[in-house]
Amino acid sequence: MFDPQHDFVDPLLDWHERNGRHDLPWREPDRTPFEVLLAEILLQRTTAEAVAGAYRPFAARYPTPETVAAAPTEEIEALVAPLGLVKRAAYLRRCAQQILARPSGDVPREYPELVGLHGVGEYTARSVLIHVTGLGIAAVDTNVRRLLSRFFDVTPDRDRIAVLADALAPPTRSADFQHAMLDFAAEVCTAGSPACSSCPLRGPCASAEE
DNA sequence: AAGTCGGGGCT
DNA sequence: AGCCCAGACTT
Repeated sequence: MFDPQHDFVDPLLDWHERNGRHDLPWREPDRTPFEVLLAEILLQRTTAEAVAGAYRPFAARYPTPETVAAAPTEEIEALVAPLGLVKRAAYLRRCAQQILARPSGDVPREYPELVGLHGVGEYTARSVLIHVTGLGIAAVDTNVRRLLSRFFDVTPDRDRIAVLADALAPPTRSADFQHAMLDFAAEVCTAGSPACSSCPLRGPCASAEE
């Protein structure tokens, strides 16, 4: 009998412990909520590998919303430019200003306030909650959508995948699970030619092959 | 609902 | 040449 927990979540977490990208700088445990948010915005439609090479200087120059709001937009643009989607520089600046306008002056800890920030959509808001508050939910990006729709052999409908992902997310290990899905999708269950022959998972997708 | 942003890597 | 990438905003 197929069991999502036993056949998907557990082996995926196990794979991640040994093969995950544990060296990504924004995954370091002592990152501030703003540093987490900064990373999430830089990662939008941008490979983790590309962001890995630009994140440390970025976080060093802009460690707080105050430093971003005080910087000229052109200066931020110059740092974002190598990653593409330069509009994110303006998004980031407006986002920092919004954060400073809050009573706390800090990154919101609730979903409605997070999605209200410029440049922060559903995925980014959820990811911030996962990493900052440890909330037991999932964030669906192109990787997660591809992985789950394939493994469970269901249509890649956004809302449906989101419900499935939330149901799978371990309440106390949502960050590990999120990283596991992202890393596994990027390295094994890839978009182009997935490494099914060396895949450690066995699920509905296996019987769906050929 | 469709269009736009985007450089870099991979096929 | 074309596809893809921790999406979100604008029209």
